[in-house]
Amino acid sequence: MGLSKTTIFTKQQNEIALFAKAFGHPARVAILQHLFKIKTCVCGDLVSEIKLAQPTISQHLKELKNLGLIQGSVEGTRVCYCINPEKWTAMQKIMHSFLDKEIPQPDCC
Amino acid sequence: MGLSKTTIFTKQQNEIALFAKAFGHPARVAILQHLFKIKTCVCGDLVSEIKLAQPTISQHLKELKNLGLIQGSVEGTRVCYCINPEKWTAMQKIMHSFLDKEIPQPDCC
DNA sequence: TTGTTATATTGCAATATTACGATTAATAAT
DNA sequence: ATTATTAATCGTAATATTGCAATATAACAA
Repeated sequence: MGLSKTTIFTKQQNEIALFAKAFGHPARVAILQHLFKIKTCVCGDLVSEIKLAQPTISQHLKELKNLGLIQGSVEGTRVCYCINPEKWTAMQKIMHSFLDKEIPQPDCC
Repeated sequence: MGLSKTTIFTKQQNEIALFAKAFGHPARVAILQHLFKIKTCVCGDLVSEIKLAQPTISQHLKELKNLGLIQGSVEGTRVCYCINPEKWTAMQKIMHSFLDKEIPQPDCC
């Protein structure tokens, strides 16, 4: 299939999965880490920073932008990308609610 | 392609991506949430809890097990699954290091 | 205008993922 | 022994993802 049956899951479960999926590729992790490191928003820098072709980087950026985790603003021929602080904070809250639970001590395995 | 170029990324970036990928499907999120909720480890319960076919659940369980996030132990005809506390804690640390950074205030976008 | 630079889009090939029916393996129950 | 129960595996169809060459677009430069 290749198609996830999203309708049978809760909104929260789908939301977690969507964010996680965005982080599920090292290129997107690298892009985000670079945006965190360089306060000044960058763009073409990412292409030289990460050894992937320009269309590939552009594609990953698009995904992150569609999710809302990053923003881009045109500056002449360049496009300046940066983290969207509000969305990132919202995402953190959701991911923490999933990751930070009291871990039950297994009584079988 | 469909094949990620893992070699051009750091070990940490690949590690983050691997864990995130595991959470990138609502069924696996649901499985983990259920294991957190039900202290007592379950298995066939997951099949009735989540409306996916048994082989599909089994496949998702295998992925989580391969990553080490869950463990399974045979109990007669049943298999009892549970969270692997050590691995879960290690994963938390890694994901937090990625998610919980000081968010730079954008000066362009 | 013509060329240059920076990014996005398109189209496509290779591979991965999701889902499930059919089957298998292993134990339990009769 | 035979049958039922449970879970894993195999095989396969449908779809998604990754990566890039080629091309398009858009703004600036000469």
